[in-house]
Amino acid sequence: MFDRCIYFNTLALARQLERVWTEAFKPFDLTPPQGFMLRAVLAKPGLLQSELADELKIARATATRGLDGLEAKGLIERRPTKTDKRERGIAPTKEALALHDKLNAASGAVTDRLKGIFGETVFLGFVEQAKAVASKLE
Amino acid sequence: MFDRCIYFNTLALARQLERVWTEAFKPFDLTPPQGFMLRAVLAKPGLLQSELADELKIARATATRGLDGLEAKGLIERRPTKTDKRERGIAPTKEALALHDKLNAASGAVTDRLKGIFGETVFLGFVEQAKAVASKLE
DNA sequence: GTCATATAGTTGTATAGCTAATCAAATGGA
DNA sequence: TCCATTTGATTAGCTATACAACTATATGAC
Repeated sequence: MFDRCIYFNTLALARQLERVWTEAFKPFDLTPPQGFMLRAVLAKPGLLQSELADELKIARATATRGLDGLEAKGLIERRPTKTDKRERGIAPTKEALALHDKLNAASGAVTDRLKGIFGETVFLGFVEQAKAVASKLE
Repeated sequence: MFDRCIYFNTLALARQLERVWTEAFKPFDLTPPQGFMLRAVLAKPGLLQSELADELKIARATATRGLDGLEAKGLIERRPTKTDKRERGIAPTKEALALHDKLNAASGAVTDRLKGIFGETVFLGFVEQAKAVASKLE
């Protein structure tokens, strides 16, 4: 019905893809947003919460909630910075560091699988277009 | 950071597009999911809830919640069908019918604006690709 | 005709996202 | 120095989404 609607179709696709990632992160007991947040923390330890929110393209308040969840699972720590008492840098715990390689491997496997399903050219082209379209909306 | 991730970029784009539609539906006091659900009801009055869920590509439980909201606003009615006492057909109220043209006009205006921003060729190509990719995941 | 199974819809419970409001700390102008 | 403004993070309150469990009804095998 909304066959020509970019919002409807983009959102529906995102929900389908979320299901794939839900499976992939299930062994780690992480939802996709949690998994991506943790991957970001592992890739760039020490980021401020606001910087993390920017990386993940979510609102700061959403980052607060997500980090609460990861903190409750013992996967991240908030550390006050030395220069500004309002800021908190985010560091992975050693439990999180122990997951790093497996999490990367599982993520790579999903991407490879999706590339296989869609074809690598289509996959890469689509991602580029999504970014190009998004950048025109800013 | 997740520059090559189809899920991350698709979801981020969907959230950006949602902001555009949020503005467009604000005059009707509808969120984007509510607006799209109402448009579906107006376009195909009498659909069963399960059929509506399929059209919108959401779970049945989500359709229940969304319809609760539209019903509370006096925009739709659930009507028992004659043949099966479990089923409910969804009909727009006359308040909703009164919005039909304006809602369509506002929706068309958003799509035209986005086509202008992205370029019509890119817009249509992207939507087609999103559908093609989604169909390979089913 | 009866009972097991399937189906339509709802409810319970959880996560994720947003905006607006708030709190606390930093900054800067006078 | 002091107060107004800005900024990082949190909290409050809301919507949307999903899955699983449930209720009520329908269907079909016998």
